[in-house]
Amino acid sequence: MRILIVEDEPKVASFIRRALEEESYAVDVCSDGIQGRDLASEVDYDLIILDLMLPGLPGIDALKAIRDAKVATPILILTARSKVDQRVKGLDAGADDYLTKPFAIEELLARTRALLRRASGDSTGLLQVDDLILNPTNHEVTRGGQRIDLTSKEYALLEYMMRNSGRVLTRPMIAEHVWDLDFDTFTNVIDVYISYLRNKIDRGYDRGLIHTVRGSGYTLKLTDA
Amino acid sequence: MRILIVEDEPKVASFIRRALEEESYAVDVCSDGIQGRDLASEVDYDLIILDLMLPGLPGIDALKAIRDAKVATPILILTARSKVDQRVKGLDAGADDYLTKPFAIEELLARTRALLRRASGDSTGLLQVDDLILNPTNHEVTRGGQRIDLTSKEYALLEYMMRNSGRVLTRPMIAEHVWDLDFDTFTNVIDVYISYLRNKIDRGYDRGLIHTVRGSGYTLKLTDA
DNA sequence: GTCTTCGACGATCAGAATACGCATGGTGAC
DNA sequence: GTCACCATGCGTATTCTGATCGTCGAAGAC
Repeated sequence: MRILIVEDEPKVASFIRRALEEESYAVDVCSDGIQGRDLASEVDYDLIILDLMLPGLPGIDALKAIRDAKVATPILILTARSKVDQRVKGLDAGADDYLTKPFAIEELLARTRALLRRASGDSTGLLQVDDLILNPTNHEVTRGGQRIDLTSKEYALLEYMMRNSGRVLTRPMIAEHVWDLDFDTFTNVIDVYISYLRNKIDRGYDRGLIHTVRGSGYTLKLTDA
Repeated sequence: MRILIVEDEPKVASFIRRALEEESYAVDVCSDGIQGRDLASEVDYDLIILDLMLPGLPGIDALKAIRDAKVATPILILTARSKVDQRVKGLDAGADDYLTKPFAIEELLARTRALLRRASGDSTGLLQVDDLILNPTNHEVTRGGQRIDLTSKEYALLEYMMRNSGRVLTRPMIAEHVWDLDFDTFTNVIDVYISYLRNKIDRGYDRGLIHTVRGSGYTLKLTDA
């Protein structure tokens, strides 16, 4: 989740930034409307927090510019308590929400959650090793941008390995996590599925991501130089 | 456009009512939370304005009850300026916006416009995947402009899938959201309803929107190239 | 140190067994 | 009649088995 703050008062900006970063959002700050507008169209933010009282390009114009650029990111505007008119214009210009200064930081966080939840396509939680990417929410797997179709066992195995990439995973560990508890130890299904995965994921790459650790198990990682 | 006001102070209620009626909205007023909750689930409002400081059922509980009743209508809550905590809880409980008393009437109108626009026109409110459009406020579903009639179970399933389009939805997830809690796991109702939906939505299209994810569940999305 | 041998371990394949998803028809409630 | 739900049976993708083949590396010979 990446958030842009457009705010000229350094104190306020860093105050908000810290609060958001504590909630583990990625935060960018810029201090004027022109820069804000440009950043907003270059970077795909999840939320923009925009102070309407800015030097240079007035906030309301920056807001309109962003919306004119077809940026659909939710926008939360900050205004002075007294400027009712400004807020009204802001909402009509396409802001999704506003806060009046001064505000309680807790409130800002709540509004942030609300806006993000509303807009959520939830793309967080991507697993990535080298150019292999796995999206747990839609079970989509790609390598180098190329989609890879996996059966559900193959997928489960790969997800487990990606969540533990770098570690050596023994057969019992894999069995426990990917297969049932009453897993028959005297079978080679795991080897078979590793083989299936290699075919679908590492085939054609001279440096595969799935490595055999003889005598122990398997590991998924970037081949070290 | 029909709006419900839940407000116990007669003066405030009629003040808001008059302002909204001047903007030619249809306005209903009730004075307590229980009645408000019932009305909200009986009538298909476009917006609910809910005072959090009510006698009887506290406003926050009324709010939760309304959301629990699967009412998707945008809700604007009114709170006292000082009660930051209440506002935060309100937003987290599913309110879409709030105003602090006392407020300028002009501001209420602006927020009303913003919420209604959001609910009907663009980002939030209307659910859309490809040319399939679902309007939660009136349960209307169209594909390619063509109206589609759904039974209520079919509708509930589709709405859930559209709200989570792109994600893989497992049978337990679907059961929990669309069926009761005491759902019998050993039946194939879900499969059957998926089949019904496919017949009504994807029939005639060579690229359907409902996809089976073998071994996991189903997902609703645009077929990727 | 290097080469060869040998056994253990891992990879792979094809076919069998299984589980899964889907269509369809039927039942009961309203 | 309509709607929600259930049960059966079928075709097929997926999973698993078992056998064979390949490979790694330790140990001994030189």
